Amino acid sequence: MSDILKSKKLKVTPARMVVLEVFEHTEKPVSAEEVIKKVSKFKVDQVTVYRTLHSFEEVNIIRRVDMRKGAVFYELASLHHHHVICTKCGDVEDFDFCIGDTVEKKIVKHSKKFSKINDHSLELFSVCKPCIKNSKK
Amino acid sequence: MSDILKSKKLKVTPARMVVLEVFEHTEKPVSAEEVIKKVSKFKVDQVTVYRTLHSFEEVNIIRRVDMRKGAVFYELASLHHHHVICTKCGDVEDFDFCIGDTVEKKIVKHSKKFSKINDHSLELFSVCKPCIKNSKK
DNA sequence: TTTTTAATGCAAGTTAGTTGCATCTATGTT
DNA sequence: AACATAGATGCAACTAACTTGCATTAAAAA
Repeated sequence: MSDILKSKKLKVTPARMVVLEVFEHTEKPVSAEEVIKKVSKFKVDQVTVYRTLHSFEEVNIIRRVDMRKGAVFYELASLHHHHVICTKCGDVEDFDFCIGDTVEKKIVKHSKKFSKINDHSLELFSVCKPCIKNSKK
Repeated sequence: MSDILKSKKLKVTPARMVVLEVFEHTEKPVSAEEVIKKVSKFKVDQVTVYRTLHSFEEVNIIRRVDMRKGAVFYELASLHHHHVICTKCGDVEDFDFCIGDTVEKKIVKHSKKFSKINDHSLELFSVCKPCIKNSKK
């Protein structure tokens, strides 16, 4: 459990462990606010949460997901999938294929400025069936 | 020029026209802050810019681009391409193919919650060659 | 066990974006 | 063309999300 932190040369601290746990027990991408709420019972300050999220992002434990909300959302970087996001209610559906490899090869071949790709994000946006129903009422 | 606004049933106002112009004369995705700066000589208030960006987004004149910065960036929705973004300096390279159609078909076929896709965003992240050089010094 | 290096908490500050409200203007109607 | 009206704008105040500085504490290296 703490191995991932050690392998990234991050000190293993209680705060980091509980933040990690949040990600390992959540399906959907989570915002800083949600993490703060969930770890508050362990007396972890919100500033620490923000800093933890930054360092996790930096070493590629988590990645950002643009949910088109005010805040930044994150998920485990080890998940190789993409999302369809409902722009009305924010509901998320994962789908289990990743276009990464194909696209990255194609890019690198043609790019002048970049010789490799580190990460990517693909989000699809729509309105889910329940929300369409509601708006028709 | 104002046709796009009319076709979206938005009133044609000076503020909206100059914001539109900003997008039509810019290569890279722009933040609200940049738009505010560029239209300030026309005495357009920043609140108006934020509201204009929202309504343009809503009617699909522009789309968000997640640059992994603090702020939201936008580009014309009519552009069908994707970006590679340097996470050090923020430099952007476009590439002129769009995975949209293929992926959307695949998704819609398998999805339980969504019956169509409205929009998507694909960004690739890396560090550009100049930044790699600099960091080695 | 000591020393070093990095993480944490608290308070205060900043940035990006939002809301309420009075006024004004673009556009449809007579 | 004049009028009505829905919607757009500007200003000031406000909020949300995140950041910084600094003194204290804890993890890991020596």
